[in-house]
Amino acid sequence: MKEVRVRFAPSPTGPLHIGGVRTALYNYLFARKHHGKFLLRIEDTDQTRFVPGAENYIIESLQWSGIQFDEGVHIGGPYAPYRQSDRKEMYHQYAMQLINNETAYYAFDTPEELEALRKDFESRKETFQYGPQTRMGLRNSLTLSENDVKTLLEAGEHYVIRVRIPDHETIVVQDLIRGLVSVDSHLLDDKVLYKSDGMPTYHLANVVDDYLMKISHVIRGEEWLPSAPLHVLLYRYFGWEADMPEFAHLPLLLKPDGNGKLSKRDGDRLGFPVFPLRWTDPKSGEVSSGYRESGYLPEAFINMLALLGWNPGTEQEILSMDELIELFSIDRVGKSGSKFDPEKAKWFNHHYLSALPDEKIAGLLGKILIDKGIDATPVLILSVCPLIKERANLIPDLWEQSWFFFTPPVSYDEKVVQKFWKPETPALLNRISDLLKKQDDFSTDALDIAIKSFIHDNELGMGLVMNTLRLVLVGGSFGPGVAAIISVLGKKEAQSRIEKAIAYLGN
RNA sequence: GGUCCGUUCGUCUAACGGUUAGGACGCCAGGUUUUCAUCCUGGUAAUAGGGGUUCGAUUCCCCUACGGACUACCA
Repeated sequence: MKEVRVRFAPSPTGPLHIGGVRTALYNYLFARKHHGKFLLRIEDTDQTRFVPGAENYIIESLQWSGIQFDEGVHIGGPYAPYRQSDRKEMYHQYAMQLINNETAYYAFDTPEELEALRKDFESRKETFQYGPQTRMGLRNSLTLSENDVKTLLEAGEHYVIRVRIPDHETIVVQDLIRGLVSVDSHLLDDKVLYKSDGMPTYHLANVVDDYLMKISHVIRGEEWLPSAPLHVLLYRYFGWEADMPEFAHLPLLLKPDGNGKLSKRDGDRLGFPVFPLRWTDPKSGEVSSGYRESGYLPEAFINMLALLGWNPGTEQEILSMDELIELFSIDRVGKSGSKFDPEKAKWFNHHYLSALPDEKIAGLLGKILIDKGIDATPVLILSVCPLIKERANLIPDLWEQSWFFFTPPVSYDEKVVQKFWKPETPALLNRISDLLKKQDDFSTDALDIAIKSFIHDNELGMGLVMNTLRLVLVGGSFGPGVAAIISVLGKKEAQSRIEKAIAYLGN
């Protein structure tokens, strides 16, 4: 196989959604698997759709995800520039090459004229197509005399360059995922290749750039499948068939409920992020949530995404980036769209969170504490981590599960109070406080033994004592084991909380 | 409307002519547990429909239905 070179080529028209991240991921995995190169090319040939910040967003998202590029708009490379607007000058000559070999032509029809034609056709329940059937009745270099064309061009008349689709020809696209896809050329239309603003359209730019950048495989979304025959035709018209990349059209990511492809709105509607990072729309100010800010680990995010449309063929589901690279294969990419499942995303995150070493968890929790303005010693933070990491799905859960280690409860759950707070409770708690006072070994195990033997010796109910203790320590019926809580809190704090509860709840 | 692509438990998917159609998430039940989780065990649940081909179809072919993408001087 020739050197593998693949690209991710987004358009900077807004935030990249998770479908785009998955496309980038599969390209990345493919490149690494085959020891090839992976590059980032920005396809910004539509100046009217430019959104400030979108390009940076794309770069930052992929960086966070752990998807790395070898070449690209942000790091340069031997085929720079990697932003199509910076390559503007070079497309014209390629368009001219097609004009010269008569596989493309100038068209002078105005957008208004074409719009009128479309309306007209529509009123007759037909669809207007600028193509073999209609092109001879329109204003272009096929119908105008050579002189007229020359005059128009010299007069600076607006024009576009359109590809000349053959009349009746079967065009075959070999797709790595779908096999042979063939289409009759008369169904294609004479797509614009070069716009009147001097920019190429996607069709021209992607073919020219893929050729110039020696792209070996085009791995992109299924929405491109219908125009793939046009791209194949362009390679032929340019005489680049021998260097044509192989194509793989990825199935779509579908919304979790109902049908249709996942859209920006679904996230807000169903309460999960569709974007890797939080995005604030520069125009409307509208904010869309991101995986990073919602508390997902990039490893979990990537693992989940990788399995949406691909699987290794084994029953292993937890896969690191290195394992994904090792196992990835285009043959195992499915053909049908995948509905995104937010529940499974959480499950992945829970798994990765629990597997993290305590030091890492401490780092995550430490950041939350700083944000909350809570001052806690590293030792305290670290000792809390093993107790809570298996109880958290998302990073913010770390706080939900541990706040009482850092700040005493200010209220007590009424239901629990009703159930366990009896007239004799203060006396009982005082005896436990005495017990703690005499206790030197404050390890969880020692405390557990001490409390349990106290319960046993006094013939008390396990549930009663433990739940009452829990209530006064954390304010309700939640949290890790009571002995573990006391161990982390320490003698002074535990006793103080007992006193406070007695004072607050009284008799 | 036209073209193209697709269709296995609710969801992600395995099985590339012969399996009691497997796994995971979710859900339900049981166990562990001082609470809530975690964890462990078990259960629930699928080949869209109809025709072929074949000794035998989830698997190959056709039709139907359903879904999706595309159909711009957008990508």
